[in-house]
Amino acid sequence: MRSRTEKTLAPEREKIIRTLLRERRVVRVEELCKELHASPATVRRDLADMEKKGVLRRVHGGAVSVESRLEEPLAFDDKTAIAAREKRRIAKAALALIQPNDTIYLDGGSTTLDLARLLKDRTDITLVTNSLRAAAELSGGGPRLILVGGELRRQAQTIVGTLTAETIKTLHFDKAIMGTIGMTLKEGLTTTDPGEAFTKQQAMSQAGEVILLAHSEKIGGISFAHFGDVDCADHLITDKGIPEPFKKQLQKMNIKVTVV
Amino acid sequence: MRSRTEKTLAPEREKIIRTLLRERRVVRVEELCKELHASPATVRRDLADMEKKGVLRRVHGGAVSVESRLEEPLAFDDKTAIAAREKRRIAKAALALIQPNDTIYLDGGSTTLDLARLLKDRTDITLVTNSLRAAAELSGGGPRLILVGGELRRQAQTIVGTLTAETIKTLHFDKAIMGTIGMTLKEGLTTTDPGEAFTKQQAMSQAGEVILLAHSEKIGGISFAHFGDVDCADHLITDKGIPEPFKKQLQKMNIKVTVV
DNA sequence: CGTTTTTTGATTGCTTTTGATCATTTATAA
DNA sequence: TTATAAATGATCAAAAGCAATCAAAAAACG
Repeated sequence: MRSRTEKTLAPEREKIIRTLLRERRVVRVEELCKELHASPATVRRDLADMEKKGVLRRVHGGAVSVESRLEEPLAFDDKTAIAAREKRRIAKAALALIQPNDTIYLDGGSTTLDLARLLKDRTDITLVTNSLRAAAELSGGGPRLILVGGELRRQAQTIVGTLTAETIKTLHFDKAIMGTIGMTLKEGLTTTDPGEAFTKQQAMSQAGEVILLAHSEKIGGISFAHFGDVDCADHLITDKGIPEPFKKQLQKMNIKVTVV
Repeated sequence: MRSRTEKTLAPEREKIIRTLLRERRVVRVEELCKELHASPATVRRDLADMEKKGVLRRVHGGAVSVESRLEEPLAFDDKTAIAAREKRRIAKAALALIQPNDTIYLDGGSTTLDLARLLKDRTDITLVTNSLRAAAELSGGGPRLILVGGELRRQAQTIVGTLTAETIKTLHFDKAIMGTIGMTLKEGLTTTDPGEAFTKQQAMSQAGEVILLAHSEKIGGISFAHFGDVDCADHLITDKGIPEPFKKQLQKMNIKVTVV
């Protein structure tokens, strides 16, 4: 018997490479060997095949995504790679809800950042955000962009605290698209930082509709600072990992649930 | 033998260089070595390649963005590099004026951006800014950072407009460090955008001391939107290009002039 | 079950990339 | 201006990556 790690078959390897490439735009051969439990030779063969198909461009040491025209602000933290596929699909579902001339509040967080990336072409909306990374993402072009004023929380690269109220209170949003760290029926919506929580509350109170984007891992989790009950949200977009009873409960509370 | 630092692939390096160049307009080889975990030789090779492609222009010590005519009308020749150096020196002089526990307003602009870079170690101050680039520069660490809220003006990557007043009016600054596009005795201080002018006025009105950083090229120039008379400034820092009569005039008006 | 085909991983020699050295050029300061 | 320091380009050796080949292992097939 071989080691516990299953051998990865060719089509599956290709899928993984595609995913990694979409996430990072650049992959190293060495990296892929570990990820795929395959030898460098196999990885190179795979890359060569995929290059023939036009999926990627090989470079010394690895490969880059062929649609590398997209620009990323900086190669900073990339722990956001976890569950990236689902997050992206959640973001895409949220994108479908945005209508022309909407004024949208976009919260900080990795899922909402994915959404920001999808908004680069939407010049027909106004986007208000407290996320420095979202702003950087859209600094080159895209929606009319309004930043919330306040103190930078470096850990999350968001603008938070009491000062944010000064900006937010003068605005109204058609939709507020929020992220969360924890979500339970009993404890409601929670996040790591009180300043963050305050700003979230402000934003939600000014919104006609609150759309919550949450990877299913967040369900059942509780963090430090409470920023609202689950029924603050009008619409939850999550992935298939959501427990059925939880989904039923939300629907009973008149919260729309979209599973992607 | 290299240790823990991740290897950076060639296309990654190029992308990072492009990004940095877009943010700063000028990059030093030394700087890039650190950023890319590469040797000077490699960095020079990369720069040479990119120069061939026309992405940048190499100068002694590093490279300048080829599209640095954002605010510089005559930015094609060697003057760019020279001006960049002078701007850095102006920024350095301004740095010397900043004292522990100061609360500083930092205006947008290329010279002030140079100053932002010098502030990465100053954790002993509070910095308020409307410059997205300055914020990005300091997003990793440095002073307590407060961003002004308002609309993003993409051309200059600054936050401007009436909304900025909501944030600024609640704050007081020990020093406001301002840039300008034009500066004459008669027309005063002028900039390209009315929204920009409004925000500048707001910031200066809340400051105990107004320090103006201006490359000497700006002297004698007039732009579109007036944001104050020259005597709004308490202190001008500029380079040797300042005409002597102009300097005398300012001093007669009780404005301190520092020439670097 | 055995044979054939495909896929994989190891070995080898070759190419590209990288970083160190050093003489030369270029900037800065006195 | 000259002196001093810094940056550069050329060269070269080491390291990393690569393609080709081949044998072993898996999968497919009868």
